[in-house]
Amino acid sequence: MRERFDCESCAVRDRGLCSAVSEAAAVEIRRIAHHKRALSRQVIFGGDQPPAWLAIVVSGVIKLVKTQKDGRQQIVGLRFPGDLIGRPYAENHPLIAEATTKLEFCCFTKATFEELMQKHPSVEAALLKRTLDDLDASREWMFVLGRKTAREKLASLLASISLRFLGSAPRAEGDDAPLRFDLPLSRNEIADFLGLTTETVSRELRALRAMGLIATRGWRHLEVLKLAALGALADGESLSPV
Amino acid sequence: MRERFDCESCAVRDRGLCSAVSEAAAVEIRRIAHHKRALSRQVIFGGDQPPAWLAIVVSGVIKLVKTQKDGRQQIVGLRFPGDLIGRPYAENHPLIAEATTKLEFCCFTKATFEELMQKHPSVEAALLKRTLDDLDASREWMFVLGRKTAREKLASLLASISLRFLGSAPRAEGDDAPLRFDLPLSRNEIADFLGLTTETVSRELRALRAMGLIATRGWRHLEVLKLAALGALADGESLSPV
DNA sequence: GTCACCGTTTGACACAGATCAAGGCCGGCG
DNA sequence: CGCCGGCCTTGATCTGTGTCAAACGGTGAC
Repeated sequence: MRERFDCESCAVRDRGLCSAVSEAAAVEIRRIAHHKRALSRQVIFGGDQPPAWLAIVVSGVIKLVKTQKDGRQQIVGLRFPGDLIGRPYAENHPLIAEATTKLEFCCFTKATFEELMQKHPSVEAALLKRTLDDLDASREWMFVLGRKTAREKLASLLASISLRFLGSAPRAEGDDAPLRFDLPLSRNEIADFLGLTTETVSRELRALRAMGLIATRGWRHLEVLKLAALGALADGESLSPV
Repeated sequence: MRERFDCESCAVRDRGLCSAVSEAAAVEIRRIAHHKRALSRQVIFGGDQPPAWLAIVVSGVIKLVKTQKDGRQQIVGLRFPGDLIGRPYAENHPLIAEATTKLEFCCFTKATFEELMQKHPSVEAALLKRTLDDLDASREWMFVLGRKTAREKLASLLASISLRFLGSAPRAEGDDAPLRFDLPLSRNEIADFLGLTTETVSRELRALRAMGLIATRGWRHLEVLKLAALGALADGESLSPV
């Protein structure tokens, strides 16, 4: 019920691409889009075959994964509802996009989209701004991966996901209203995002629980009890203040 | 002598922004640009004051650094000649750009550049492509930081810098012509790029020397003896083949 | 409702890389 | 040309996180 599954929802959503472009362009995007569904773990864009299309997430979450021959993996980004996936202006690049939850999305061929960009400059401008934001986020994450401890990494991820859910939820009034949601990632995927192992993720999760910052119910359901403190921990401030 | 210090050189250089835009736009870029010089270690863009201008590197190298209050640092990118620095379409973001060598660059105000983009779509298109490439590079580096060992990290960096220098140098015929250049980074900066410490960088550098992949003369001069093998090591292939 | 599977948790141990501490070398300055 | 200072190298030790292994428990199938 949370979304009607048609591309209207792309246009309505705050962060949706359609909301940032001219009305004429938005109409055309809706016209060329195809609606699709996928299950968790389904690969949306494969590695080496050229992904000749782009898509906008309608509901669910996608992970962008880099893989090495020996099996090492690193998640380099998550795509939430409203986000664009796929790489305009380039043949394949070695990135796999895989659903981590049930997924709804609408897609269109790359060629169609590139034409669209030429016709409607607002689309290109919106894509540029969005790409610059992605780049900022990616650099932020380089700091996390290179310079933070396991505990700080986990706090960073949870805080970041919390903010994302806050943005699209009935706004809590204070800081302290516990925030509840389902993690879009398994322990193993969290580890692949943070450059850790499953075991370490599990241990640090326990530590955060012991500190009273979070609570868990089942495997995927999370309750963030002290978002501000979680953010402070993520930024390397060892929690001493009352 | 390698460059005449005026903005002609921006236009001539392969990777320069000017080479990717229309002639009319290139002329205008040259018109609005101011030439500047800076010494090594000089900060080009500060952290929190809004950097109201952009620049193109003419010669030298700039590091982009993220810093945390407690002093931890992470280099999130290097800018070589032809590259753009600064962040269009956003107020300040917490990134410091600092020269790591003697530097020549030409700069213009952000406002001027944004006007220019509106007048000349080819500029915006070029910037978009370049930003998408930056994003790819940044994600590549997330894998390096999250999933590679110290030795692989160092091999990745050296190989990557080597390729950059190869691109702008008289092309060597085979793979085996030793490639010589000055490292644009100190040991400490290399560590800040790779998420390591100075000591570890030093030790792994010694290991690569012992393996016969590189040689060093003085502190900054580097000789890459086996670029292919260095790349293989960076990709996690343990060197066994003859 | 019960069972079985697979993701998760927990524990014991190992190791890559950090930390602490000297000492050495390059490169710039007088 | 020789001295000085700061960057770099090397060594010894410590520790956070990975590795290996076993037990647990939620979830879905029957």
